[in-house]
Amino acid sequence: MPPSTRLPRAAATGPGDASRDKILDVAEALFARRGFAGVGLQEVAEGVGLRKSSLFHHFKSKMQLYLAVLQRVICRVATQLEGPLNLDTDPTEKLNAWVEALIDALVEHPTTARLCLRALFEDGPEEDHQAGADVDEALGRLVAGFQALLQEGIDAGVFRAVSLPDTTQSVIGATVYHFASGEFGELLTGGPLFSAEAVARRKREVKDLLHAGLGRATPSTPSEPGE
Amino acid sequence: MPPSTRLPRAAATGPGDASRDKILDVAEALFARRGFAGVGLQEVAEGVGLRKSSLFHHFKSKMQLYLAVLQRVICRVATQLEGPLNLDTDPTEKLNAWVEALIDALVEHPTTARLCLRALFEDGPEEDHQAGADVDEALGRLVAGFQALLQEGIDAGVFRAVSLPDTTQSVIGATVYHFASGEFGELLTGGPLFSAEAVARRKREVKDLLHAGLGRATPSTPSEPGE
DNA sequence: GTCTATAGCTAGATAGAC
DNA sequence: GTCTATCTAGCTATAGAC
Repeated sequence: MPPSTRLPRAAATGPGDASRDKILDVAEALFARRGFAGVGLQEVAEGVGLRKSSLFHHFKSKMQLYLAVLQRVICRVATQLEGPLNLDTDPTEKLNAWVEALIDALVEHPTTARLCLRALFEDGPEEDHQAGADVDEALGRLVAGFQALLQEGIDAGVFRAVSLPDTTQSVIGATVYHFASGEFGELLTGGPLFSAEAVARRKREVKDLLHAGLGRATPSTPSEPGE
Repeated sequence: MPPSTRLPRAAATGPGDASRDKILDVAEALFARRGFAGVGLQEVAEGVGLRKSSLFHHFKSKMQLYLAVLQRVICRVATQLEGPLNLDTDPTEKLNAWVEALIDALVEHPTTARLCLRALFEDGPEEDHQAGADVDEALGRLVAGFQALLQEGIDAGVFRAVSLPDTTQSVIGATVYHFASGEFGELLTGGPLFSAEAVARRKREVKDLLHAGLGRATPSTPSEPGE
């Protein structure tokens, strides 16, 4: 098959289409703020400095634009999280590095967290099976990488034999949700979410949570026999 | 002032308007699934068995319908979480009871978690300052209750001196996010999110996480001096 | 590759009969 | 309190000139 037929042109890496990239930038910001249904192609076009109809020369439909945005975001994160997985250190250090890389990724592009959470909530029309599958696959690799890291620690006897899915959910909640919480989160913490101090605090919080929760000393919920 | 002027008729408790309640039920389900912008009043009307225009006899606008849905949900949860706050036991037991009550509330109406998270993400037009403020206030009381509970435990020397906002965020992530994660969460855990076993597992997970993370034995992130 | 123009539809909201 | 009918405005998407 001809080169770059499967993936639209995601990993092409080249300078690519300048308009295309700008459309993706604008659309990413808007979709993160208001979701798929809440964004009109008119605002996207205005943000880019084009007319509405010109967008259809770069993306066949609004849905394809949305999926392209999602794909770019997920690939960006997945790439940034590959490094820590290949480290040659003990599981604890590796987990630390992975969590920091994840938070760094969420902070570098503040739209990421919201976009990802929103994507989870759209039980999609998913009419585009090609790009939708690509997104799902990249997401799957991301989760698999983290769980392999956990399993490694468990096998090495460094972590408790926690539930992989449950721990994954807790970590997503503590990271992705946090940086997606917007005004509410800022009201709660009494300051910006993405400032250097706030980010450092969150990193420590998550790492503390994980180290306490994964430590070999079993947490032993004080029972509560029957309920 | 005449009775029930401030709150539209939320706490009226009476049989109220049957149509109104049915509209709220249908709208709640739809808004949870697709968000404010993703729902048309036509589908709401169809779900209720009315015509679109009849909805405007019960709610002045789509926005007011949405806010009424939110208000009902938040009040429902806030009410269910009052009990544990007034328990006369030690902080640990109280925290256990609170977490269980929260999860019970999220499970009893499976739309709750998604609705609440979605509400956080809409950085709202908020044109309706009356009902919007009511929602914010109920939410504030809820958070304040939880944080008072935490503070109580810290003052009693049972919990570490954790950051109240950070811990709040982690708990929301571990509970509300989890039960809002839908298909993704089910794919991850390999089963339903709301089954009795799945719920029991999540309760244990969150309680373990909290007891380990709040325990007096300082978790002591293995340093990582400068970064 | 961007434009103007427009098709075809649905959205939220209103008017007024019953 | 529900209906039919209708308004205006917005939407996604297409056609075709330049």
